Amino acid sequence: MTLRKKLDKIFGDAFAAAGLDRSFGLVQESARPDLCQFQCNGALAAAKASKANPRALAEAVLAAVDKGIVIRDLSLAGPGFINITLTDAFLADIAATARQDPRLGVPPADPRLKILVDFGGPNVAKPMHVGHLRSAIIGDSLQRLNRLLGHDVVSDVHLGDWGTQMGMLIEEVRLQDPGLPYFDPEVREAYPLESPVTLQDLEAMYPRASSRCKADPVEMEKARQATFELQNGRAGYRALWSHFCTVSKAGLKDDFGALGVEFTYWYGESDDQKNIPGMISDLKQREVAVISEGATVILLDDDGSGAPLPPLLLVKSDGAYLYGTTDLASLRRRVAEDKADRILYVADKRQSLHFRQVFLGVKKSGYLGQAVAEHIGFGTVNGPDGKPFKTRAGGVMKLGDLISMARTEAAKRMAEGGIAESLSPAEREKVAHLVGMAAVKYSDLCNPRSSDYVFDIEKFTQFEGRTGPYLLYAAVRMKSILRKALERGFGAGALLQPSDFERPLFLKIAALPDALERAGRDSMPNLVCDYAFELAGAFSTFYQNCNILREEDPARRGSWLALTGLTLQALECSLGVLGLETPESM
RNA sequence: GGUCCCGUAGCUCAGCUGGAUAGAGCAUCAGAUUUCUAAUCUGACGGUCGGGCGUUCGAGUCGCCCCGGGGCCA
Repeated sequence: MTLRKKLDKIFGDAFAAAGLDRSFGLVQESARPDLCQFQCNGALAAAKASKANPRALAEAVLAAVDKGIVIRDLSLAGPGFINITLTDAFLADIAATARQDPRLGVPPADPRLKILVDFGGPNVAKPMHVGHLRSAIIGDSLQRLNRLLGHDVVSDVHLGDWGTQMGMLIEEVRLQDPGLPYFDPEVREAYPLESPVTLQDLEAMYPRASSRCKADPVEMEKARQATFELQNGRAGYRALWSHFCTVSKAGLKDDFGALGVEFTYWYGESDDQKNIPGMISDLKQREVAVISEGATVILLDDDGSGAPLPPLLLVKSDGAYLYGTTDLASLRRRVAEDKADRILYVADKRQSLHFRQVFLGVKKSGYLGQAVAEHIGFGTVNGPDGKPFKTRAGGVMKLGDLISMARTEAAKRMAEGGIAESLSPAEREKVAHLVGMAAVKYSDLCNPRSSDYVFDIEKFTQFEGRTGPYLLYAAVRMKSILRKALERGFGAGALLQPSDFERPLFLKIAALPDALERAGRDSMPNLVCDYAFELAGAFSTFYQNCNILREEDPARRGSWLALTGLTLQALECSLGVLGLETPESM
């Protein structure tokens, strides 16, 4: 049981003993650390509900609390706050238990769920830009977090590989080289194994094709026709499309690899197409889907929550499927075949209406069963002007450029400070990469995900204060101490009860399981960012005030080394959830 | 037109079921290093929480109206 749950139970019991609902016994971290460590405001809420005197209720609760070995001080303050301070013996006991536990006190998930994370992936043929950063980094953090909590997690990049842009590209290739066999209806097989286009070609072709189609309705119609034929199985187009996908995936794997992001599946929209016709006829047969103005739709106006939603369009009057159709089919497959209990769609919050429609539609279809689908929406990445981010030259900043920029800044900082000079150039480069990635990921994750986001390269390459590099630095100092202790033959010993400088650190270590559980429940990696920063800060204060290696009392030194080792584990655990890797030195 | 989100310190942002003195980081200023990595630590300065009315013992948080910015749908 986590610390907070333990306290909730103690106070829930006390409220129950005082004749009140035990749900009032929720305990939170103190807003006044100068007065106490935790507080319970339940007496105020209970008083409101029953129109009683809050102080009198709090008195009754106080009298009923079983302090045991857990609570040192209990007091009534203000209008009815209950202030709580734990015994040092109990804090030391929690830390000692965590030290013996590879999971650091994080209870295994119960029930253990099958969780599927959909990254709402990038489109084939388009390079990843800073806008794709969030889905990659947030989604990766969620898959790491849920795995750590003990769930069975799989992830799917879910590429955009089936839209009109594919037809545009086919036509673009035809313009450049109409003699290729892909366009010859007589040729049915044995297409070249080598792709006619490289990644660089694709990246240049896409904007060209897109603006051509936008400018000219005739060109757009050609692209639509090509898309239609592709989707209906024209062999030459399928072969060409397959090259586009292969070439794109190789590029995407480089970018995701640099970010340290991995997926279980590299599926795309195309993978669910074959199941759509069967799904449509099933929905029609059960009258979940109806014909409206020539289109097949699911009506959503009966959810009773205020304004009716527009219907979920499944098949347009011209026979074309839509995004929602594909999403419905993949949801159905994920529940039926993957046995997913919880499906997380990590996608820009501007798509929230779309997902509400899809989720209501799938609910009406009955495909979801007991499973839960959630849209993990995140804020838009804008430039300083509040509009979608552009480089100074007006172009889109590629993700790869951002990563190398952060790495260069880190290397520069290391050179200026004469840091890590003893390392080989290759090792220095590795460290610079880790530091740069830490800066980028932490600044992306540290705000609540639904907040909008102003992209600022200065902020992304900042190394002081509340940043990824600060956290790595704290970890590196711990590692350095532990290494030196080993050299001098100093070992870690039993944890003694905390002194004033250590107590905040003990409290933070005890708070790890609650922080991770809440972050997982609400899919909020920023809570893990908060936790890691507070933990590192508590260690820094301890470090500044207690010189571990110069401590002469072996028992105290051993305890401090144990505390340092445990803090390092808790820090690396939370940094691991954020996708940050700590170097040995920096 | 319908609907949703945002407005908090000079800047970038937190603020969990309404609770005590609204918190961080950056910037500015003042300190700390013969000592475990100063990418650090300690402290100070800095806020009519966009405005108004209301509910409440208590409102940044809830309700209504207005101002300003943005998203989505039509």
